[in-house]
Amino acid sequence: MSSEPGDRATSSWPDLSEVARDVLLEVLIHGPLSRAEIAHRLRLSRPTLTRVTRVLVRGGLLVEGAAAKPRSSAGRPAEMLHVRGAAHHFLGVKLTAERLFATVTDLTATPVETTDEALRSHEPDQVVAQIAEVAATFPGITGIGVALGGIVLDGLVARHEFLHWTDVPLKAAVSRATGLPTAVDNDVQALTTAQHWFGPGAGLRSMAVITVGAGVGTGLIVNGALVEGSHGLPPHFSHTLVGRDGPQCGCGRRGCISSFLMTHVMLRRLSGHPTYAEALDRVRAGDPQARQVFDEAGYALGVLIGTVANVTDPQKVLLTGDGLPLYEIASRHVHDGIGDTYEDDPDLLELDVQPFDFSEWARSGAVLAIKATITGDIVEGRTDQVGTSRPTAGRSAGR
Amino acid sequence: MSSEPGDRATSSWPDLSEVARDVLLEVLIHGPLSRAEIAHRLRLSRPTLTRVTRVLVRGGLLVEGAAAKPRSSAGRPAEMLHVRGAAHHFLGVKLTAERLFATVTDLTATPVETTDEALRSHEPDQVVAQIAEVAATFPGITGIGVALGGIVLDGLVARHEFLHWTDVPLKAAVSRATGLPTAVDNDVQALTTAQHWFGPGAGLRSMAVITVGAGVGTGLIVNGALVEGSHGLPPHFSHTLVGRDGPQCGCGRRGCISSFLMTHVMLRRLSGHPTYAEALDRVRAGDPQARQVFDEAGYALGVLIGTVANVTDPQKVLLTGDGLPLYEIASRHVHDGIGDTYEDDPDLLELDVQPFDFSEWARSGAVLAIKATITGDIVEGRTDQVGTSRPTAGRSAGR
DNA sequence: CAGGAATAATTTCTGGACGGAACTTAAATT
DNA sequence: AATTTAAGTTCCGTCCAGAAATTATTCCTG
Repeated sequence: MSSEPGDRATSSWPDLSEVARDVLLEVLIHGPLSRAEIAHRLRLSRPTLTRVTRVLVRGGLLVEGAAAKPRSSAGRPAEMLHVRGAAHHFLGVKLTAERLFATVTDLTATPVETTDEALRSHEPDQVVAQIAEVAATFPGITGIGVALGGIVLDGLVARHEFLHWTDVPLKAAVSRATGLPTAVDNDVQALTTAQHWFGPGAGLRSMAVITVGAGVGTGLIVNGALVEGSHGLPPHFSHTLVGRDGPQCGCGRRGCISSFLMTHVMLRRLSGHPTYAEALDRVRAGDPQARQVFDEAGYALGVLIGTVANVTDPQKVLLTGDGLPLYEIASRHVHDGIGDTYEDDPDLLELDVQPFDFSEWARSGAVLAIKATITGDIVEGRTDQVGTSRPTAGRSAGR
Repeated sequence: MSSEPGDRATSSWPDLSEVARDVLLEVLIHGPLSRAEIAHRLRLSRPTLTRVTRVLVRGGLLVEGAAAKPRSSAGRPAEMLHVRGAAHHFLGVKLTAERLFATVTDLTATPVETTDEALRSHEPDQVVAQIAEVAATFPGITGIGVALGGIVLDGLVARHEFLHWTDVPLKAAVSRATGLPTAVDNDVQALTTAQHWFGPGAGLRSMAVITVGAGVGTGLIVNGALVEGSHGLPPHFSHTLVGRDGPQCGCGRRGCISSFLMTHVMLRRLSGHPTYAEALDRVRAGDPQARQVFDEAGYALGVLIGTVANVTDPQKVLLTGDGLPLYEIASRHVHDGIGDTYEDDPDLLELDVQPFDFSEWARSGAVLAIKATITGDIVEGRTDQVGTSRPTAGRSAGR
């Protein structure tokens, strides 16, 4: 009885009750918690908590560990419950037009291994086969999550510009090819989910995530859940006008946010053909031309942040992405842009700038798999029961 | 047993279980339904349905009635359950700077009586007293809802520009003065809720409501719930730029959406000092100056619609308000604005133009009271359990 | 027109999950 | 040793799902 066979990672996810999933999620997101605290947060009775945590501890998903801080008072100290990350591992995949990035994380979304390789083909079947090959090199995986820059609705890639895909049922295909539960979503949506579950936005009721990279992306959390377009379209603000004359944009107008912020437009405005890193160096060296391009981009970013904050009044705006050096270089202009756009007390706007590594994208893919596994969305390709769609009870809609 | 004393309206709301509230809500929003259909939609067992509907029918909230369409097939016909609107009545109040509008509705939000009177004072205590006086003329009311154009957070009016209020605990005050459960919210938020519960957006998972009046307002429904700012700020898009040179706006810039759309700015641009109705007549008579002002306003409205749709990709955009003649007169320009702004397939955008009467505002106040009563938010001034704030399970988070 | 067939609704039973109360055990501080 | 706080346990009542039988009401068919 005391020597259980569950010490090593099992690759099959246990059958958890609704409550058990809630408890696991709570510990996953809000860090080590005592049973009493979980019971209080989830409004569960002590007997239920005891019963549920017993299942989770026996199943190896939770372990008792030391408290971070000894909770100053007298009395018996609480037994803090931690998620045993090693219990399960997930594969996250990020697809770009040229490469396939893969990251294996444990259950706590902590990266364990990262690789990347050239994409051999853009053909959906070939890409699926390549994902399956990568997955085969990581035995013992519990689930797969794929993040890509396209329009995704229920695992169907409705449109992907760079891969030239239309209506590719990627989720079903990857799941079939690997035999593993699979989740697929837009990369910015995945990143937003990752920040909301495991990042500095953990557990917030509302948040906006803005990524700056080759382009800009926006993700929104409202009422504790990701905003998913009814047609799979993620939120896009990128052609909102900045209010200053600016470069020509792909949408046909001048002065869109994205025209100021897209890397290739910024670089095109500089003499020579500098790389992004070279352009940054020029700014640091005091080149006035580069300075102006980056200042304007910073201002446009500020306008974007202010606009997003006007729309959802989030608890926090999270700024991240591999274009973050822009913020470091032009933060004054970013804040000018926010000041000219955000219509309320600037003290209400909490801007959180979060360092970013490109491997975050693949990690976000893994988070998709973790989320789908814990919430049980992943069991099969079922999408039938999506819309009961009664209005819920506003701010008290918790459960 | 068969002659029950509950035939006349009782003013006290019965103590309903969670499930009973869900069932009532379902019938309220999706119209007459059979028990089997409710059970299917709410994923309840037949025994539970029988038990719950018995309570609701005995309590007078539901009645059995005829089906709208006989559901062609063979077999015993379903007993359609209707909400017995007459069971309860609610008072909705809309406050403007000068007047107090009041509408009494039944439980189905159908207006029963409407009055309005001048506001005697702007002093919070005086306004509360006046509301209480109005309420006293409608005995047998179950709850009160107040809608006003200010920033409202949990019944506290944080800011109201026209009444010059700051941090007025209106909900508690009205509740104390009348002895009745009270709900208070921003007027546009209230209107959005009303359209989502009883209007053409009934039960949608996502929707945007745009009101055109003296100004413009926006309300959003995402994941089946109203988007409420974390600091009580409703969504505002009104100073987004239209991309054409335009009139000076109060925010200091030119060409904001609101500068094109605010009635007083539109009228200021016309020679003489026409009223809104006169200006409309001029447009209809072919006056080119008036024509241009309205065309530009229409275009700005289109930009607003497109921008909102870009942000949340809603199932439906609902356009309403007492400035709706603008749409009738300049609909081509509205659609031009949408076309220039909305970035996706225009077929995805369902625009629903809904006629509007000023009494809608007060009716929306009544809907606030209905909503709060049914969801149980109204019992006392409790606001403690607002934020359990775990991330919920995305699109499957229903229940 | 009588007798299926079909569909709706109720009832009864069983079993599981949960909450609340009250008690016990455990582990720390004072 | 007393106090304090955390956690487990037991008992009981409630709510609900699922299964199966029953009753109710219609249409259809011969």
